[in-house]
Amino acid sequence: MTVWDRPEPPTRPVPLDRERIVAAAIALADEGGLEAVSVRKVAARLDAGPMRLYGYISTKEELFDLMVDEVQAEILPEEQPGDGREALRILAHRTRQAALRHEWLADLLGGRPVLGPNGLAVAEATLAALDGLADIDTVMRAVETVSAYSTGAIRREIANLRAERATGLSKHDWQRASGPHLTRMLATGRFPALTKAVYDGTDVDAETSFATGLDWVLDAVAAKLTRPPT
Amino acid sequence: MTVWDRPEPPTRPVPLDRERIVAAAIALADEGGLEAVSVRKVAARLDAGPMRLYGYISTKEELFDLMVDEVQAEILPEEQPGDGREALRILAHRTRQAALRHEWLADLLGGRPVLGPNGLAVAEATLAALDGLADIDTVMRAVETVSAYSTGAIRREIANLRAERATGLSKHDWQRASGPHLTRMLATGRFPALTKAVYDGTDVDAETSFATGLDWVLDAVAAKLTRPPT
DNA sequence: TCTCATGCCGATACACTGTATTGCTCGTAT
DNA sequence: ATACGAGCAATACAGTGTATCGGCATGAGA
Repeated sequence: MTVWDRPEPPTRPVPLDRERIVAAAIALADEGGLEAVSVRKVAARLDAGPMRLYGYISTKEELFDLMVDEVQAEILPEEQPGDGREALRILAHRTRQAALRHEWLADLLGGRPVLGPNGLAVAEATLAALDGLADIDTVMRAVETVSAYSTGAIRREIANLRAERATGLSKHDWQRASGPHLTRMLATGRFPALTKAVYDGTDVDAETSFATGLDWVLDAVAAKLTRPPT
Repeated sequence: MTVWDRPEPPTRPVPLDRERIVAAAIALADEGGLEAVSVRKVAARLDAGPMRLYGYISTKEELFDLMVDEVQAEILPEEQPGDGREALRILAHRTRQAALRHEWLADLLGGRPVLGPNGLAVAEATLAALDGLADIDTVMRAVETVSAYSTGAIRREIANLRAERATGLSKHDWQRASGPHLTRMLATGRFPALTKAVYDGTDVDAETSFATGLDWVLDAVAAKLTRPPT
């Protein structure tokens, strides 16, 4: 029995851990959106059987949780500026940028409570930014408000972006010219304010829209915070 | 060939229209969440074959769009108050209430651009509320900001509500007592601000949380609007 | 009134999903 | 050397969205 007769030993299963699994899932989602993430495809990308993943997660939703938490790590800035308001601003913008890199994040944002280490770290950073500027309850309300705005604004931006991509037109062109449904509805005269907005409104790019709204919210928050210190 | 021998004529297919389909889908979603809505189940509830629905919609996503638009009808108030700010407040609160009646709405809110008649009507109402109080662009930014906040806040509220329901505990009790993961994380000392928030923060009910954040945002918006009229 | 055409409906089919179960195989400990 | 135990692959199942197709019932035209 020479070596040549004997078959190679069966390849040991490639080692796995959550990090690798999550990385594969994120890669799939980045390429084809959340719906491209299936247990089978993730496993295949790791040369593993589908059921193997269930040793590391117990449900697909948990995989999504891990993906979100992983991306939260991209949000944390290296160092926090002393100014609380600026810190919040940066965190919001970094969240938006993360969502632009990983559009599927928009589908998950705000969908489930964050409990992963990076999610908690982000929460900590936001709270810490405002810590001491007011009593705890006010600070919490402020943080909730700002992050609610961010979530909503990011979701809408990504939604519009997808719609534009699907039609191949910018929202601007589409609304005005070849969006047959919308033009028809507007032509009914039942939506005068909306019509004015569509035709007379100058369209600003998504980033400045996000930024100005955010600044307004931050203004409001700042106004409420400057009252009673801790 | 007596009557008794002859079978009854085949029952004519029950008449269908989008309204009925959407109603059935909403009923299913109200009972079992969005994931309980499947083409087969909707069809079954209407005594129709699954494929029949594809005469009225061409994809399941479109069904979701129709569902969202249907619920938007619940949002429109009977009459708008003259005060623009109050109008926005009411619209936001009504959106929240709709989401509490139809929790699945939280999953869809902000996920796709609204183009249905009711969605457009809501957009019209929000824009109209602020019409004339500032130049169009400022008004648009204001509307976007407020609705971004609403979307985000509603999403988070529903997410928390589900989490509480899943554990059978209130968020408060859970965080403090038996949320083993969170308590462990907080005990590491890596999240001081978060710890303080969890333990020293008084928990307010979701409605007031939503309301105060909304009022802040409205304050901010009002401040920006009072500048230059149309 | 008979015939033909047409549009719509149901059945079937396909590829794919998340996950429960089962039995085997291999490394480790006795 | 043997027993054990963990973890993996294979199989299986119930369900999903949707394309395709064959037939039937209904309407129009003669």
